[in-house]
Parts: sequence; structure tokens; C-alpha cells
Amino acid sequence: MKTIKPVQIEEASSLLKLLGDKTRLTIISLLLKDELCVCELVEILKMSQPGISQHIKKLKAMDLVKERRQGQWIFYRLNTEAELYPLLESVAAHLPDQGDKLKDLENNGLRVCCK
Amino acid sequence: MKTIKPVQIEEASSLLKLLGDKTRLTIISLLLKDELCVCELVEILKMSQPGISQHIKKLKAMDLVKERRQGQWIFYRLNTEAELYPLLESVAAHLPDQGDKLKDLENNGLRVCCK
DNA sequence: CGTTTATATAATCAACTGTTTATATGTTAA
DNA sequence: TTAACATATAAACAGTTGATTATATAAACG
Repeated sequence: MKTIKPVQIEEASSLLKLLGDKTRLTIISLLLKDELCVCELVEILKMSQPGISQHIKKLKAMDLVKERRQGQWIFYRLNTEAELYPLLESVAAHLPDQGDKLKDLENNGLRVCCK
Repeated sequence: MKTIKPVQIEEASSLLKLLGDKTRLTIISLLLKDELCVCELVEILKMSQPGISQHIKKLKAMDLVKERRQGQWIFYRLNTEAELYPLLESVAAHLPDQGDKLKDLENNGLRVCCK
């Protein structure tokens, strides 16, 4: 059994509010499998590009994701060193695997490769 | 390591949205220690009685709490058999203990005893 | 009965949220 | 430099939310 360092209720509720949105929670569970760029998320979530960017912005504001620019793309990944990451991880452990969504994307030739 | 039965992202995000409110998250963490009635929560959270009732109503709608009437009071407790309880419990494990709040209440003679 | 206490519901409202379209920034390649 | 692509930001807007006050329901008790 791993020891858990508690977080303040205020911080916890802020994180949970972010996760309490279907789109963002899906983004998080996808990032759990692999880093992704905005255009890939647009395809998977069938949502406008600015919509995705807005969600990413909120996740960044809570220090939950890191970015890595590669050419014209910006790849986002979970920040495993975030103070709230352990809580995020505990939540994620209850979510269904999203690997199939990435496979679908790849099969449709929409995966941004060249990493 | 306990096996986790995954829940749909839709359900999970609904629960997390509920928990993503400071007041409700505090209520949940208090109920983790003991059952409580509305008037006790009003004292602890310094909020209007209808405000508390509205939050309780939302928690009930998600089957997260059970109630037990005793005279004029209605005591609420967590429903440990709820489908989403395991996720709730995982989240709660990261929250600070709220035992002191109940102690304070007791010391001020505001605890509804006679249980 | 009427009064007090506890809780629920209704109505209201300001603030916030998630989305969209339009536009700006920035990188790549012709 | 210009065109194409990826992402960010701005503005707008409908829908939701968390709170309050006012009122209703219900139990306890004189």
C-alpha cells in the first residue's frame, strides 16, 4: 500500500472540477496512453480546434500537462511531477482504457507520426 | 493491489463534477468520518440551510448518500454500495482528515447526539 | 390545538462554463 | 515572400451552477 500525501480540499476540488468534464476527462485518459497534439484530439473528440485548445489551456493552467513543440505541432503529455498528479492517477485508475481510440486514429492514417 | 472495475467516462465525469465543488467535497470528507444531519453541516460550513439541502439533493441524485430519519432530524451517510463508491473512495484517500471539524462541533455543544 | 425545530422545495439571480466562429500567431515548404 | 497547416486567442452566447430569500412540509412538544 502506497502512502498518500494529502492535498488541501480547495486544490482537490479545483482538480476534480477540471476532471468533471467529459471532454477533458477523455483527454486526460488519452494522454495516459501517449502524448498527443491538438489536431489528433480534434479528430478523436469530433470537436472544433479552438474548443480543444481551450481545454488544454485549462489543464496547463493547473500544471497537469507539459508541451513539446515539434515543427508545426505541439505535443502534449501529462506532467507526472505535478503536485496533483497522484490524485489524477488515482482517478485515472478507474477509467476504461482508451488504447482503441488511438488504434482507430492510426488505422485511419490520422496519427501524427514523425516523433 | 485491489482490482478496479472501470466505470464509463460519462459516469466518472458526472461524479467528478459533483466532487469538483469545495462545499460538496467537504461534505463528502466529513461523511467519511461519521453520519451527519443538515443542521450540523450548516454549522460546520457556515452556509444557509437550503444551500446545504441543495447539495445533499445532488449527492442523493447520484446515489452517493443514504438517509435515516430519527425524529425531526435526518442523518445522512455515504452509500458504500453505490456503483461509483470505489472511485469516490480513491479520491477521498487524498483528502485531509476532517475529524477535527467534528471535534470542534462537539466541543461547542452543537453535535446532534441521541443516536 | 399552536409553537418550535429541522428539512425540503420554489423562485430568483449573478457568475461561470463550454461551445462556436472569426482572427491572430507561428512554423514549414514551395 | 506567399500559401498551407497547426495552434492560440478573442468575442459572443446559450446553458448551467451555486448561492440566497421566501415558503412549504413534517416531526416534537407544550
